[in-house]
Amino acid sequence: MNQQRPTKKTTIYDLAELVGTSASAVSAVLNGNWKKRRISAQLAEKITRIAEEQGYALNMQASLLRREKSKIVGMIVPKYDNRYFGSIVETFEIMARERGLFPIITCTLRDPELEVEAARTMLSYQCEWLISTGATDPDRITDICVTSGARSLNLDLPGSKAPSIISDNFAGARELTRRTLTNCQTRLGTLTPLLFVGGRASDHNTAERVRGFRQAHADLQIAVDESHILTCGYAPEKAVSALEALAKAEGALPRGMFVNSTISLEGVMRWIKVSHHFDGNAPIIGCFDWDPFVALLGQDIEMVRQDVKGMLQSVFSIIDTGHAPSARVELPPIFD
Amino acid sequence: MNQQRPTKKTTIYDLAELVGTSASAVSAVLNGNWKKRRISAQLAEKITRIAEEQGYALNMQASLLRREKSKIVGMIVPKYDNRYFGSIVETFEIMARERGLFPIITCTLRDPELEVEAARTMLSYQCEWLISTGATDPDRITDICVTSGARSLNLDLPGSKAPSIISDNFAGARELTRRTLTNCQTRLGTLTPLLFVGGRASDHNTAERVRGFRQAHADLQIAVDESHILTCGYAPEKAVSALEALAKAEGALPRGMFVNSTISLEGVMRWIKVSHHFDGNAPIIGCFDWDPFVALLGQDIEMVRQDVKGMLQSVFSIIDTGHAPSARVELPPIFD
DNA sequence: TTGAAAGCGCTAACAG
DNA sequence: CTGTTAGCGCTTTCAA
Repeated sequence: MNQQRPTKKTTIYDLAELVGTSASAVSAVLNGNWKKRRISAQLAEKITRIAEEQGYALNMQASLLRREKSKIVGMIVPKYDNRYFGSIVETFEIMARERGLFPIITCTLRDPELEVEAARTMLSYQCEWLISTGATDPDRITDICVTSGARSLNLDLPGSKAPSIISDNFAGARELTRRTLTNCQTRLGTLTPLLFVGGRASDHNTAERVRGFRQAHADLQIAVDESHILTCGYAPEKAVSALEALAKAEGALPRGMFVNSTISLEGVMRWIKVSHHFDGNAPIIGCFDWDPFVALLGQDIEMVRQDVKGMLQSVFSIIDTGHAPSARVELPPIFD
Repeated sequence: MNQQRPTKKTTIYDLAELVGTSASAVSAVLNGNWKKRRISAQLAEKITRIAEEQGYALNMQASLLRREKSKIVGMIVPKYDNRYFGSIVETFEIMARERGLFPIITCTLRDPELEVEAARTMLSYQCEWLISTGATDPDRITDICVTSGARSLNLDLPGSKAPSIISDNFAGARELTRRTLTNCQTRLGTLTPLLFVGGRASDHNTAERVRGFRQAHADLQIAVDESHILTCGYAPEKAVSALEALAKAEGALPRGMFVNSTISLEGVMRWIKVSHHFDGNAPIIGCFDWDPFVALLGQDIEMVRQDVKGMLQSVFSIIDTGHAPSARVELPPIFD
């Protein structure tokens, strides 16, 4: 258990002195710019060795202060409590590192104030790109970025002031609804409208999914019951209370459901379990999101997976080229 | 769509000129140190207003370079693909922000090389504390920290060179095993030894859990079958092949299982599904980890939850006080 | 009450 | 091939 107190850190000046050369030579060698400075291989080798021996670590603060580009890319994410955002973050980190960028990520708990505070903080750290994932107010973040000379991108939830890369929610929801309706027909023998649960009516994705949901019903000439569109928010508890209230008001609930995210699905499954409403005749569900345990353990649950890899490839192609597409990028989600 | 190119950033000198004062006054006011510098409320107000108007943003790199403390706390985490690490990261961020620290997190995919590279990068950014969560080689990271004058802490997986905060894996596994054995007896009417699946024999936690597993069997005077301890790694595919191989070698597998993490459980459930090995008589499982969908949808699956909140409270009490406990901190996991 | 000035550690001209 | 120098933007004495 060997925790020392701050030993004074080694700088390139210390190294220069030790080697008997100048700080600029050290800097050039350590940055790999020594071919263009035509430093002798011998000197370079010596510098590298001594740096190693001394456990030298670059002071990024100083380096960044002097440099023009920080290579820092920031990402804001609402939560880490589901596979979707988890894989976004993981993939983002991997892809950023692949191109020598330094990713910094922070979760903002769907709190608009925290979002802007986090954005400001990241900009203080000189991040060059800020990716807002599922942000409640992406345009506000873009505004902040613009005044700091940083570029911004919206992922998952679109904004109007920066390029947006999202899923094709309309087409995805339409297909998921179609499949779920078909599943209902197969299992129950009748073609009845579904219940829509979860998400915020005000957010773009939910609106689009509701639109796809309606379209799929219209495609089969089934009337949608307006009181059966429960855009009650994402949190599990919200879904629980919404279902509880609807059951109280209407009695028997539809056997078929469209659930908007695994977060909401958690609430739906919880309510199904505690309410015993469906005991003996389990509902048939389509979920706009994916989770391995639901796939493995769920009965009659169809899922769509958003194309995380594809979305991040779009993100990084914009970052790589600096050239943003003029239109919103919409990627088809994936059905197994 | 309004993405400007880098407008030159406003500095405190620009502000000073605009206000008609000095950079030091601006700095003091913007840092809230103006009472001790006895700057007039008027000047302070004017500076604040102009800064606002200009959309001034502190250059943290410059600030940090000059300052002695960075207030940056780093965390290394293996993956974001399960609820356990997700909640560790989320809680870490929240608690760090509560005390005015700046959290930076990175996932290292259980890759030892990436771990040390990530550690070095974080130290370059002058992070003062580095929390290694589930690191494959925590002592190596501590060594790196020591040479940079940073402090390190181990979370989840212990090391020998820095304070470690972990779950009481032995006691947790013993109790989980006891419960699972009891469940087996209740459901099947016989007291038979369990199969242990997942984790690495070389890692401390797995070793302790195996020890608890053995102890619980011993407590009930049941002999453990050595070929039934499959510490095959964490990845789902590893569990799949281990079960496949065992089934091929031995025929019928035990109905009762101890599964070491939800990651491995994913593989176990997958194999159960595709192999049809247990069709009609589902296994009785205890899982050292927690997931909401397993809790909701799983049949006969007992789970333990590690005390994430408690562990991070220990972490931050060390960071807050700077005073590390002499012994390893072990927190009891939580049974529902 | 306020300003001037030094310097954190590094990079990138510019001189040799 | 290599060293000297001038800052990057900020904080913090030290003087006034």
